[in-house]
Amino acid sequence: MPELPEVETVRLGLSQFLPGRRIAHITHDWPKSFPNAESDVQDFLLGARVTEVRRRAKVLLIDLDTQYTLVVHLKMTGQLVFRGDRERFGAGHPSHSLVGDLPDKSTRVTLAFEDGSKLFFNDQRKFGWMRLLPTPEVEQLDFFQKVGPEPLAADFTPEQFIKRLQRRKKSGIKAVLLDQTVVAGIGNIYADESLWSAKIHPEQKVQDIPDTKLAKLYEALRTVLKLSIEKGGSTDRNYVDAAGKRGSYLTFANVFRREGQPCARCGTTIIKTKVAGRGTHICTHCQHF
DNA sequence: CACTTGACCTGTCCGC
DNA sequence: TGCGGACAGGTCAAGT
Repeated sequence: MPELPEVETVRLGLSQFLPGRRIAHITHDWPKSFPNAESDVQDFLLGARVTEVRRRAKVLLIDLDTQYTLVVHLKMTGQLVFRGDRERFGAGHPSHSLVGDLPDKSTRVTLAFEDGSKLFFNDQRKFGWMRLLPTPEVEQLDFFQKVGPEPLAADFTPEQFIKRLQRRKKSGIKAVLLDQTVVAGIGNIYADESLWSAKIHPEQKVQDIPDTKLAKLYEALRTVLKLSIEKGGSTDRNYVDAAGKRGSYLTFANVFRREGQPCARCGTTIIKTKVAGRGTHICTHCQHF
């Protein structure tokens, strides 16, 4: 569920909280959530200071002054929540937080900083992970070698977008949008939202969609992603930002989780079906072949 | 090559 | 109220 806007929102929060803090201690209780050698933890994590927090696709990169990076993928239910110490942030947790006292039963990793503040990696379904790697090796990861361009990059053009979509011209458009090697960061929510906006049926083959419509999809996708970042992302089930706050994009969603409701454009009832193995929301009147 | 299915997990919800 | 099963949907691996 964390897609590009959610991960970007977490990044923005962490980039306010973390840089400059020195890691003093770490606890973790689920091996797959923290697949690192103990010697690397000792040598390159403990005592390290956070320098920067970056994002690529749906992956967070927490850079350390040891030239190592904590690579984090939230997958479906991951959360990274920062909590300050009592002096700095008051007793308990902020009242706007969706999550309660931490750690809780979904906490997989706890990073404690020298000043008493903490970063909690919560992950109910245990699909996510937090991996320590030498910073130069991050871009060598198979995933980063294959992942497509950032859709919000200033130099990402409609022509590039269309050209990359055409690499899978015989596939249904939604499956192609979800393919991280075509364009980075799109997941189920923003695939459905942008296709509705561009009036394209999710099962339509790329080769059958005119360029003018694909150009509309490019605009729709960028607009939707930017709006969602503005709104702090989408909280469907348990996504929260680095302060534990939910995102409000779904208030503005046109089809996602709106089955049974009227389409904002034509009034036709939104339906939910399955496309490319995923729950898919469409207006059958606006989005046809 | 491209598509589908299964695996990884847990919590929630629905029908009986 | 209890219980089995479907479902949530990011990514990789295996199968067709």
